[in-house]
Amino acid sequence: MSLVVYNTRTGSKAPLEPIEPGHIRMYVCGITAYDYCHIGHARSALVFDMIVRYLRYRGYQVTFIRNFTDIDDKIIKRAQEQNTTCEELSERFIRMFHEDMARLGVAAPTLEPKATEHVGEIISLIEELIKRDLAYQVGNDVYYKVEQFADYGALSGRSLDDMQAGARVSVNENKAHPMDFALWKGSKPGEPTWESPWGPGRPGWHIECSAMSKKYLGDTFDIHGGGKDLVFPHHENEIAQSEGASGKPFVKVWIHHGFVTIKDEKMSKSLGNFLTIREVLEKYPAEVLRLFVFSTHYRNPLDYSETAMNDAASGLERLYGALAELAQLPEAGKAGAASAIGAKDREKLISIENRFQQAMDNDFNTALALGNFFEAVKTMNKVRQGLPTVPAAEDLALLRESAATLRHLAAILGLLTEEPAAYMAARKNALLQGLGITEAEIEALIAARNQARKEKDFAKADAIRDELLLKQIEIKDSASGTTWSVKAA
RNA sequence: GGCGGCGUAGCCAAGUGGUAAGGCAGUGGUCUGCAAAACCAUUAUUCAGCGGUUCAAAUCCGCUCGCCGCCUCCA
Repeated sequence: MSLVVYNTRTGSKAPLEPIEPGHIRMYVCGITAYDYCHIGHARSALVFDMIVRYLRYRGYQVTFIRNFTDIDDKIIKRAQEQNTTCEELSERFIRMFHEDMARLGVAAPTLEPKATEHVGEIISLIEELIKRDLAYQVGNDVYYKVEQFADYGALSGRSLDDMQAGARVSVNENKAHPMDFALWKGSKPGEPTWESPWGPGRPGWHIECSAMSKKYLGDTFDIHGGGKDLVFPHHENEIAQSEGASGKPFVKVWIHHGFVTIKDEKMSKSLGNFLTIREVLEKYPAEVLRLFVFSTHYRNPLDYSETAMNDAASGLERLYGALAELAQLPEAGKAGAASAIGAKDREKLISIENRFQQAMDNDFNTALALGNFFEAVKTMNKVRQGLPTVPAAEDLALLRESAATLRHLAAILGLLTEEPAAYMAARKNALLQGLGITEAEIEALIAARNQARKEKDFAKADAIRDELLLKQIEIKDSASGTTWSVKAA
């Protein structure tokens, strides 16, 4: 059974075959560091984090490069607005990005190169393109000669003619062809500047990724990823640059994820409908965001809403809740006792890992994998409930193994990484904030209610329960005592 | 205008030729003093609409409608 991945370039799925057996080399376009990251960036980070973890779980060595764009028009503009330098601004937001990633539990890439630290490589690459007649200098700028590259448009499935038909292509008189794009931009006064054969200037946007991927992964590597909006022009231009300069294929598989939308519209700064990662994490634990992100296939749009996040929170609690219950099972069972687990349930528990792999092998189908998790938990709950007072040792062992397997696999999605009891407690405390009642007050009311119950004063007991419910506190009586939880919003 | 994607229950969502996963919500039951949680059962004769291919279609083809994205910075 092999891992099958959808490739934007071919528009179809194919088995992943690394260039070097057992080793995947992957490059993902990171952020332009000029502002706080929004949940679209979070989706990108989370999706590729999941992909890297799954590839490693499948036994591949993974070299994962994710760059920072730290010089660009937006950075220059924002730095001027804030009366600071581009360097200070980009470094500040790279720091913020790292904070966000840490809170999301996103593992660090192998390397996180910055454009400004690779200007030498960029200049060499541009020189090579000029030598090959794929680029030309105009004043202090250098442009890529799009018509000279036969495959231009192959990734995004468009022809130069189609694109020229669009009215939105602005005409720059300096360019030989309207679609030619800048490799090097001569700098204006006050802008960050590097010396080059074409005079003082700075790199164009696309060239940095060609230069850095070449340096760290070689002329040809396995996977290149990013958001769908990067297909054109960014990745199209990268192909033109890299293949133009090396004469070799650039990337084997292109992976692009869908957008995060709000009310079915793409989040964007111009619409003002974006949410930052830190805003969302103020309201929800990181794992809730992860569950939300992975509940849809990575290539589909993902519509953010409070309802969706609350659903995800409920779902996550269901998973943690089941694990917390399992953890309370007695240590030792009766050795050699007959099993109380039916054949079908047993099969479900034993096949957890298998089904997970099957789902994930099909183009990282996390939505299906999560569905399997819920089914597994359903079975575990059912089996647990059906256990006799003194369960068979064998059954306890199977349940514990299943729970351990579930957590092991969920960790690939960055889920169920906390101690179940601790998660439930922390979530409870977080929800308790701002409800106007303390844990001690709740405990006192429960004690009073239990006293009333003992005295068969059910009217009073119910009154107390209603009072608690009014404050969003739900109580749960069981043989071992009364527990409580905060009702989800 | 060019290119691409999507439309599955109240909501979210998987399913790419073999007879509709899963989550959230709902209903009935077990349990409970009553509840809650959990479990059991149940909830789409049907996959935007129409037509076609096929023994067989949500899945393939054509057309129609609706929504979205890219073509300009963008995850």
